[in-house]
Amino acid sequence: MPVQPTFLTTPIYYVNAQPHLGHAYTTIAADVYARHMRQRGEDVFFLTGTDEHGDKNARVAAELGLTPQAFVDRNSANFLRMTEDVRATQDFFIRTTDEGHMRFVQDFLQTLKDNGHVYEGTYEGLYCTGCEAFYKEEELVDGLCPDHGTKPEWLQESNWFFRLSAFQQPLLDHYDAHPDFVSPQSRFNEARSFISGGLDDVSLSRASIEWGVPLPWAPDQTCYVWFDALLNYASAMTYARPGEDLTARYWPPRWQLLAKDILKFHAVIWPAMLMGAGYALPQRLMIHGYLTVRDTKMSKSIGNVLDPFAVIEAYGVDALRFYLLRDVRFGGDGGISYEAVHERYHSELANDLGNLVNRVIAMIGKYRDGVIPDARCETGIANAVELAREAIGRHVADMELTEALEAAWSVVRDLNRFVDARAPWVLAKDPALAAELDEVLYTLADGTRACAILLAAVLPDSAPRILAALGAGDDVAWEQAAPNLLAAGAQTAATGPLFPRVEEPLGSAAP
RNA sequence: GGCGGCGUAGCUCAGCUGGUUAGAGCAGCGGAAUCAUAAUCCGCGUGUCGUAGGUUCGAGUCCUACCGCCGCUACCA
Repeated sequence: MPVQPTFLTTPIYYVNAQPHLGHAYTTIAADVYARHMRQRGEDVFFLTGTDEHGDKNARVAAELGLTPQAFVDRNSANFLRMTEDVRATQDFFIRTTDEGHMRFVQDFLQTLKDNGHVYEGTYEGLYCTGCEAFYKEEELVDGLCPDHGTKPEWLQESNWFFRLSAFQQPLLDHYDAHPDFVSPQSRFNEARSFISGGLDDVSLSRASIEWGVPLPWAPDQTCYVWFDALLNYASAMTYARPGEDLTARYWPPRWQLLAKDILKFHAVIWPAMLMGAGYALPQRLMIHGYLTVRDTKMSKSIGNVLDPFAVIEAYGVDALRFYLLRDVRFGGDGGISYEAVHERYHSELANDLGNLVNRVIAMIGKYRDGVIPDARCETGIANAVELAREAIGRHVADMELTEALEAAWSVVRDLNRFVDARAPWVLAKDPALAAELDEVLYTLADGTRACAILLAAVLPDSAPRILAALGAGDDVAWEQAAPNLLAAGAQTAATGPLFPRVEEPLGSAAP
C-alpha cells in the first residue's frame, strides 16, 4: 500500500479560557484518527494549537498586569499541557503569535488583495467595547449589551473587507461537486443552505486593536482574529519544520475537525479565503456536536461540568478517551455524566476487556506455565478479527469513531463468549484433550492480542500493556490486527488489573 | 416568520434507497459456570415506532396536517 499523506487539524483554541472538556474532546478524536492512520503506515501530520490574538486577551492581560505576550504564553502552555494529558500526538502545536504564522497571514492577505478580493469600506453599527463586537439592535437586551449590560455606542470605522459575496456560486459549485465535503449530512445541508441564502462581504480588519497581525498595506489596522486564526491551518505548513515547506507534501487537509458552533467560519469563510488565494480546499470537514451534562435533579450547582482531568486522575486517560467516543455518537450531541463514565468504565473496560485479559493470562499461566501454545486460531474468532479490522478501517476513515469502537468491542464480546463456550477448565482436566486446550488458549491469546491492536488508537496506555502481558512485543502496526500472528512459545507476563475498580463515581460526594 | 432536523423498549440509542415475527447496549428478572478485577455466559421485552389522516399489495421507513423539542437564520473564541 502506498504511503499517503494525511493532514488533519483541530481548531486552534482561544487562550482566553482554560482548557476544558470541549477542547479535550476534539483533540482526542483527532488523535484517535492520527494514531490509527499511523498504524496503517500513512504519512500523518496532525496539527493543533492556540489562537492568541484579539483585544480580549490584551484587556485581560492588562487587568492582570501582564503584557499580552506574557499572558498568552502562560495560557497557551495550559493548552499544550492538555494535549499531553490526553496523550495527543500532534506533529506541531501552532500558536498564532508565532513569527512564522504572522508572516504567513500578511502574505496571504496581500495575495487576497492582489487578487482583487479585498476593498476598503466603512463599517458602522452599535459597538460594545467590552465585547469588541458590533451588535444589531435586536440582539441587545433593553438596549444594552447582552454580555456586559453596558450601553453600546454608535461607531463608524473604516475597515478592509473580504469580498465573500463573490464566492457564493463557487462555493455552491464546490458543495455540489463534493457531497461529502461536510459531515454529518445535516451540517452539510445547513452550510449549503446558508450559502445559497446569499453572502455578504465580511470585514477582515479591525481598527484600533493593536494585539493582532497588522495589515501589510495598512499597518494601522489589524487582521480580524478569525481570519488570523483560520489561516493557521495553512501557515503551519510553511514553518513547522524549519527550512522545509510542507505544503506540497500535505496540503490540503484530509480532515478538519471542529464543533458545530464554528461551522460557518470553516464551511463558508475559510473555503472562500482559500479559493481567493488559489489554494486547494480541505477534503472533508467533520462537525461534531456538544457534550451536554445531563440535567438531573442531583446537580444543583451551576457550571457543574464534567472535568476531563478529574476523570483522567480517577480512571486513567484511556478511560476518558474511550468514554467520550463510546458513549456519545461522534458527530451528534450527547449527554454525559460522571455516573455514565463510572458505568462504562466498569462494564466495558474493567469487566469486558480488563477481565478478559486477566482470565486469559491466568489460564495460560495455570494450564501451560505461561507459555503460548503452538496452535491455530479458531476460525470463528479469526473471522471476527478480520471482519472487525475491515469495519474499523472503514469507519475511522470516515470519522465514524463510535462505530469503529463498536466494531472492536464485538470481538471482545466474542472472546468472552468463546471462553465460556469452550470451557478451558474442563479441557484441562483431561490430558487427552490437550490439543484442544492448546487451540482454545492460543485463540484467546491471539484474539486478545488482535483486539489490543484494534484498540491501540483509542487506548494508547492499555494496548501496549495488553501486548506485553501476552508476550506479543510492542508493534501495533495495522497488519498485526490479523489472526495467527502471535508467536508460539512466547512467555506471558502477569500484570495487575488493567482497569482497577473505582469505588465511587466522581461528584457523588460534592461538598 | 423562513429553512432544516428530531420524537422507536425503564434508560441511551441503531434502523441505507418502503417488504419475513421492529433491533443493540445498559438496567431488571431467572438460570449456568468457576479460568478471571463476584468478572463471564445463557434465557426473558404483547414496545400505540409523537398524534391523526393519506399513498401503496405492503410504511418507524414516503406524503399532508397537528403536538412537543431542537438547530440555523452573517462577522463574542
